Amino acid sequence: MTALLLQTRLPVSDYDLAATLACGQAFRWRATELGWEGVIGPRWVRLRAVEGDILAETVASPDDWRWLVDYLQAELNLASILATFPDDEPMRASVEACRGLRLLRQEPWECLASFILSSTKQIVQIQQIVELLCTRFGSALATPLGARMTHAFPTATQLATTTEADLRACKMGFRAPNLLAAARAVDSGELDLNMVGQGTVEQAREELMRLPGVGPKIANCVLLFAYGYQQAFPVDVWVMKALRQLYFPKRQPRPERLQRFVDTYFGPNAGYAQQYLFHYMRTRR
DNA sequence: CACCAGGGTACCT
DNA sequence: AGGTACCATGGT
Repeated sequence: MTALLLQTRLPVSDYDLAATLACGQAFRWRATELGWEGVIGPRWVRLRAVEGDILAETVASPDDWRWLVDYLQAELNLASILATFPDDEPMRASVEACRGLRLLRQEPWECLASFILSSTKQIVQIQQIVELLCTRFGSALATPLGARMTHAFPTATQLATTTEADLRACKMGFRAPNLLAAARAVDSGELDLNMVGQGTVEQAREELMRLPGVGPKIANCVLLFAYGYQQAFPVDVWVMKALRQLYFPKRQPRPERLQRFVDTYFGPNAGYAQQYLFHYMRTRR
């Protein structure tokens, strides 16, 4: 299905699209000759940097671009966030290596489902699994000719009516029953994702962790990337490596000691600092 | 080809 | 409480 393209230009400062879209917080962005192509909610989107601003193309429908500004966090004052990071050598190196990296504000269901699929998977593989899931179960989108991303992320309701075997066919292995359980919980109303963002970060985390296959790490990713709880600090293998190597090179602190450290040391935007450490560790050398 | 990947859980001392 | 095997798949 082809459609007319609509353009807008978002004024931004200090925004690195590549770092932001490919740093492992979202999984549906691909670099093409014409820019970064992806899907936000029910819309196909293409983005590219033009004179420091962001030029966005989508198919005609909205005359309001609020959904895009929110997703990209285009109006966020990044410098005021970075100013709250601890003034130490690892964070200085991370900020230097991650110029213009932003945290996105993603749709909760897509974020939750994607990170349920992420456990012990490389980012490239997560992208492949998510794309299989979208083409098989997501609704077809209005797209320009030659688009790579042609389907929306499947809704919880769409996935709730699949089977574990259907999902395993998308190469997600042992994660299939966990995704199915999450889809059913959201579809049935047993888990209300709109309510999760209302309470404290602890309440929200507890609610998400009631799902099978959702532990502290995945819950924190959703809290940070979808709900914007800046205190949420996901610790994966890379961040663990960063913490041990850069902050505790001598001895190995116990998990509880480490948890207390990340919850106090990195300040009010600890989650943001975490993403900078993550990207720094993954891109150096 | 081993080794590892944006983990979580059940089961064992 | 703290270790450990296992889960499925494929990139490096």
